[in-house]
Amino acid sequence: MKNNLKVERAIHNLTQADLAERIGVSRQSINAMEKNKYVPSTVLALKIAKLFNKPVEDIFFLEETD
Amino acid sequence: MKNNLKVERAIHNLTQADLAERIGVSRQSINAMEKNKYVPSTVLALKIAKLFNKPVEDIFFLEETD
DNA sequence: TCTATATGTAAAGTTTGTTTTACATTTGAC
DNA sequence: GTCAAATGTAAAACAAACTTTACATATAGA
Repeated sequence: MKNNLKVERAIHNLTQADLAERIGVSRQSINAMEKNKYVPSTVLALKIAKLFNKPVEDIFFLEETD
Repeated sequence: MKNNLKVERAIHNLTQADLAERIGVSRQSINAMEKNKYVPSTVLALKIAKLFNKPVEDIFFLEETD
């Protein structure tokens, strides 16, 4: 799975730490997500999508290998 | 987080085992999801949403406590 | 150049997702 | 009422999410 987090953060002018705080996870978790080090839970995806006012599918994308 | 899985399965006439097979998890995982025993990964949410042709937000819902 | 802020990364630890096996209970068709 | 299919559940084991601490690198502004 890939994601758009970096772009969305840029649009909303948020640092990784800002975003982490907003959705209640550690900054390292946001960093790892952006670097595709792991797949977040659906709760996190929903929270992030809500914060950015976009559907989950506009931020997280399935890949062939998923 | 809550979800609509049971309803969506009914609409599409799928058993828990059917759904599990379609998205590549165990039947127990589907059962546990439906009973809100755990929060699935975003990859699973995306696969389920894709299968049912609906946005993730139409199937999985944040709650106050999330 | 010095400093502050943002990002990358790593290791260890805790919690939670997910599988496997196995069995009990429910439900519907016959 | 029987039988098969579907669902509920549980325990053990493993994999992955997520946290904390800590440090290194990059970047931009004074």
